[in-house]
Amino acid sequence: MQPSERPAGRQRDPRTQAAAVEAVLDLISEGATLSGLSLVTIAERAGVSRNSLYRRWKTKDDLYLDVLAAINQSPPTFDSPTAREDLAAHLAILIERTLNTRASSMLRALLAEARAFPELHRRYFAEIVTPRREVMYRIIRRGIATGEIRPDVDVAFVNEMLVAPILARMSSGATEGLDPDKASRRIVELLYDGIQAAGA
Amino acid sequence: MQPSERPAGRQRDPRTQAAAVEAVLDLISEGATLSGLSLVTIAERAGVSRNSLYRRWKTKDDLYLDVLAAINQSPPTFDSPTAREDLAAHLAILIERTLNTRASSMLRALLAEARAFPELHRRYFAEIVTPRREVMYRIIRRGIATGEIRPDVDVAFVNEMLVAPILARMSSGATEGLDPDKASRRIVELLYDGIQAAGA
DNA sequence: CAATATCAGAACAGGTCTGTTGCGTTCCGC
DNA sequence: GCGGAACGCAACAGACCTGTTCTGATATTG
Repeated sequence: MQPSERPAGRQRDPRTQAAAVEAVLDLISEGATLSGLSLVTIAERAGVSRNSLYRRWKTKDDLYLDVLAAINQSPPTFDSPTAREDLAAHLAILIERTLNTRASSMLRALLAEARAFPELHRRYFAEIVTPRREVMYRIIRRGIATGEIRPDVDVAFVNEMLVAPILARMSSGATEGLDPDKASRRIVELLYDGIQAAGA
Repeated sequence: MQPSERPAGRQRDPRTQAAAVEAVLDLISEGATLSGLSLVTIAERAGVSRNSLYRRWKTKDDLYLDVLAAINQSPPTFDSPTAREDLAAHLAILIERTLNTRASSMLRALLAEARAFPELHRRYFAEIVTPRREVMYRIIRRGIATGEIRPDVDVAFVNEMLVAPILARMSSGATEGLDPDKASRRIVELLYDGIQAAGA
């Protein structure tokens, strides 16, 4: 008996997993909460028997972990000539993610219920926030090294200032009319140049 | 019979209203959601009979409206010599509000369930966001008029950049170790000066 | 074909929440 | 002191969710 051997019996329908994840994303983006969402509702929306869900996931948390994994994609790396362009490019990607209403709703729901879903919250930071943050840090440090960015700035703080306007929009749900390219360049520009008048 | 006349019968206990509002703030900050919170739980926490709650509020929404009103205070106005100081002072107040864990949790819960509580969401914007935003706009415009701030900046966007780092912290719940004075000055400073190196 | 694991659908007990009703008690104005 | 209203406490039916169990049908391996 090899471990790679297929077990006897009917195979699990591969569409069930995806259907359940889709159903959760739909329902959350329609205003449901993580704790308020019931397996009955998810099963109905997914067009799947409640039994199949219980067979796959012991608890709702387990299902949500798979939902979180589904909306996560590793950040691409660019190699623009300037840190300025690299920062804008990464912010544009973040904005695009924010425009994905379903993913945004899921993250918003997760942040609101962080205390009730500690493991989910932990994974969100470890697998989504931290990797992207590291990429941003690296770009900013490179900009400092090349003399493009002032050497006396706090890298983490600069990142926070760049990312915050997007996260704030995501949190409030006010993402309509946000153009990734335009908005990201606008943010980088203002933070590069500052708002102080030349004479002042 | 005058309209100002007290109705016959026992008066409502004035502590009940406050106790219910406090209970909601406690429970929400402990991880409950607006839709998930039950009147049974609220009544127990408030030390009040469930009956008294029903007598005062027809629905949970009505109760939440009173909770929202309780955490709202009108923004003070300053008259510092420079817009820079005024902006920092107002950001410091915003940060102080953010450090109020219970109010922050309530707003976070509200944003996450905006679709389920449209009236609550509408009032949040009308009574809390908009007034403060107007104050910020006025300060920025004044700074432009006095030649302190570049005249070509977008007032709304500058405000967004100033406020966003605080809102983002509030949304993520990462508010520990945030000093209102220091953090607010830091934000204003970085946005005033920009991050671009002098030679670049 | 036999064994096995999945599937959808239905049922069940046990729990919670809602909204309402009833009871006796306490407070307040007249 | 009397009526009226709010109080706490308890009960109720109706609805929902959970976790488990059963059915009969279907798919897959050996």
